[in-house]
Amino acid sequence: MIEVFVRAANLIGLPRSVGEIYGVLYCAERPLTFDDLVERLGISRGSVSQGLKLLRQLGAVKLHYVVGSRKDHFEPELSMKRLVGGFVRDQFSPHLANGKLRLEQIDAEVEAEPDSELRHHAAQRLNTLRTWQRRMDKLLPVVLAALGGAELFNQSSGGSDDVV
Amino acid sequence: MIEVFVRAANLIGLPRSVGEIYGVLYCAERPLTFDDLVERLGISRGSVSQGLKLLRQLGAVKLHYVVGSRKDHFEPELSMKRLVGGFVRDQFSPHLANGKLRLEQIDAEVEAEPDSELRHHAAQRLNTLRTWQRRMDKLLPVVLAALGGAELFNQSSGGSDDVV
DNA sequence: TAATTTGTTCAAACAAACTTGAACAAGCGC
DNA sequence: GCGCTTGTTCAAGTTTGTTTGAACAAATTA
Repeated sequence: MIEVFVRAANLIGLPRSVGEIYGVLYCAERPLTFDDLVERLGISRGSVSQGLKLLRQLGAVKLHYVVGSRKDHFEPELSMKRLVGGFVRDQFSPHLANGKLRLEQIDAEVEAEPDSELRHHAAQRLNTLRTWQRRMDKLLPVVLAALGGAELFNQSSGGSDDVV
Repeated sequence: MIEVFVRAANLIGLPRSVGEIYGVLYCAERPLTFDDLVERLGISRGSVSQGLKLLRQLGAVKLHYVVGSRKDHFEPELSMKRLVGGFVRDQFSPHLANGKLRLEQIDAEVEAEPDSELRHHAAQRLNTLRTWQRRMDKLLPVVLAALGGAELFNQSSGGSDDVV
């Protein structure tokens, strides 16, 4: 089962260990400690530490305080919207923003070019790229909305899920 | 400018050389030959061959026949819908399908388990995962549609684009 | 058919990314 | 303060994935 998450992690460019950690937490019946993870996965403390750090940044793993224990306990985020949202915010949007910036720089260079067949072509391609950008900008909110409470989107499931 | 494509390639898990090749073709004013690419990028014939192979599979690069030349000429696909569609078809959907299969296997194992607290928990998590799957299935067509002719989606652009 | 052009394949070299584990910090109880 | 527990950092080792280039196949020309 954990393999499912390892593959998913892979697909979105996250290391194997991160997928494993989330997978174990996802399957567990209760929040696990740092040492639980080291033991169950048989990987180093360093990997677990880095993996948890990343997963917390993404909002994919939450701290769960347990009275009478100094250890941190971790539990998985089960809301698809928050999972995807965190990923988009941290790993995706920055690239988009960066791209937008770069396109502006290129635009400046094209403007500085004297009128010519070449400049016309460059301007055209640049415009196409900007159209793509705009579409991405408009698409992201739609996707996030679709993954949200999702009652409108997903009317079928009558089964017993966790709260997603 | 090519860097924009290299980053984009990176983001979706494609090698640098693939981004470079598409980038050069995207910027060029006319279809380029195999040797043009080797020369302009300063990378090996092997890389260009493999990169073009992948890009053609994805439908991101098309062959353009030129009379009086034995060489293949390559031009970029400029339709965002076809680009994304090709990527989804070849690099994304297979993973989804694979995941669905794996979930069925896990379901069988859970069914074989005797009734218990543990089994109940497993069944619940499995259901959550299936809900996620269903949402992805429903989301993909929406995304592709949004990137299509896109006149409904993108009403603003009055500029002169390539045909996208 | 031999020589040339064009593009592909694949094992080895290389580079980038991940993992490890030992050294380190921070907090807690004595 | 001292020792113990818990978790982090980072340089070095390992693994994974990419690039190279020489050998190869296919098609074309002479």
